[in-house]
Amino acid sequence: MKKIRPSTRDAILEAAFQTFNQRPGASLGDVAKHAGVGRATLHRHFSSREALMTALAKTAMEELNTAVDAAVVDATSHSEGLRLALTAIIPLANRQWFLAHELVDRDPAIAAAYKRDTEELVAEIEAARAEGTFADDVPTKWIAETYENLIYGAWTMVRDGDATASQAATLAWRTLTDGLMGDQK
Amino acid sequence: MKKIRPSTRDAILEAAFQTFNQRPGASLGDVAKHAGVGRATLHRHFSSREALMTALAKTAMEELNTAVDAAVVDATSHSEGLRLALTAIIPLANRQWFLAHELVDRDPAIAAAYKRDTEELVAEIEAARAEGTFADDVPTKWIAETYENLIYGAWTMVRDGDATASQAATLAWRTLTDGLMGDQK
DNA sequence: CTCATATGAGACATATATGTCTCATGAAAA
DNA sequence: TTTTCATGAGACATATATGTCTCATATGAG
Repeated sequence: MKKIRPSTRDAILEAAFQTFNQRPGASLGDVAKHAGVGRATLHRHFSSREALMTALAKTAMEELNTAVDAAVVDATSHSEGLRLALTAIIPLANRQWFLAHELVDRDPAIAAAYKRDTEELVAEIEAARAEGTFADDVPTKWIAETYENLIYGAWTMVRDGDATASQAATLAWRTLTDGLMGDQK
Repeated sequence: MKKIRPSTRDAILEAAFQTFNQRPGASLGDVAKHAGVGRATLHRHFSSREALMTALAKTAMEELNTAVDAAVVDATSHSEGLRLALTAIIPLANRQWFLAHELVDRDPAIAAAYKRDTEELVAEIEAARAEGTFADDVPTKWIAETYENLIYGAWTMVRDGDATASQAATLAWRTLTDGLMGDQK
């Protein structure tokens, strides 16, 4: 087995994440250029644009699950689990978000994995609700929606240099549970 | 002045909103088909894809400003103004969001108008903060980010039939101010 | 009715993206 | 050293999108 550049595939994936995040319609030539490889090499690793997209989705979800599992292992409650997961997800949000928009529908396997992840989030929210973390009259769907959107907002803050990942995570969790009201503390 | 179909332009714009929202990279042929017009007719109204995009951005911002102005006119405080504006924006969120992602940067006029709107939101938040609506230690940038992301979440709920626009607006405002915690009411 | 014009259909050239292929190169393995 | 193979460069054919153009049609204005 010979591999002059074992990282070629990873370099392409990394460049693809960055490129498609800025411009979802970017050409494979752009991706190859950003990766510092020839366009033909990209096709040697990913036979088609479709294949590259699928690999990106797979990679993003694996990274996400790994990070969340590692972060949640020490949680002492479902509520704390949600808080720790949120913190762990923020640095990966850029990788996760662009696939959620329209990439998921293509590959059935990806769609199934995504659905499974969403159901896990919903289950976790239900469990946290039982701990008193969320009001009874708020739909779980809304909590999940807010959870995900706050992550995106937190990642935006970090990306723009307006907060550290830790600060953004604290703000997001505080917003989710207590809101941002001032006087009626 | 003669106009057999005065609504042709509007039909194209409407179809473009829907089509590009589902698939930002959709072709002009797709847009024309959804609008029920010939591809040539689309070019008669919008000389290029760029021109169409600019028109979409202009239309979306005009609609937004009109709706917000109408909603806010009766507000008795800056805080209530933010709440009413949020409610008014939700039904238009689909028109507003896809342009914020990468459309704005192209046309300087659009970019300037968008920047002006953002600055208005920030100023409004600052004013509402003075009324005690937001805690002093929360960055205005985060409040603005959360405000916008909650609107998107609310619109998603409405789109998927999980809530009415009114219900979603109530949830969003409640989340922004009080959060979703259950026990510590 | 007659005329002007917005429209649909479609041909056309051009540009860009895609995927395949070949060939030379250079680095690692033998 | 020689051999092997991933790579970069680039040619190539194909597909799709874009923008322009022509022509026939139909509708509203006069």
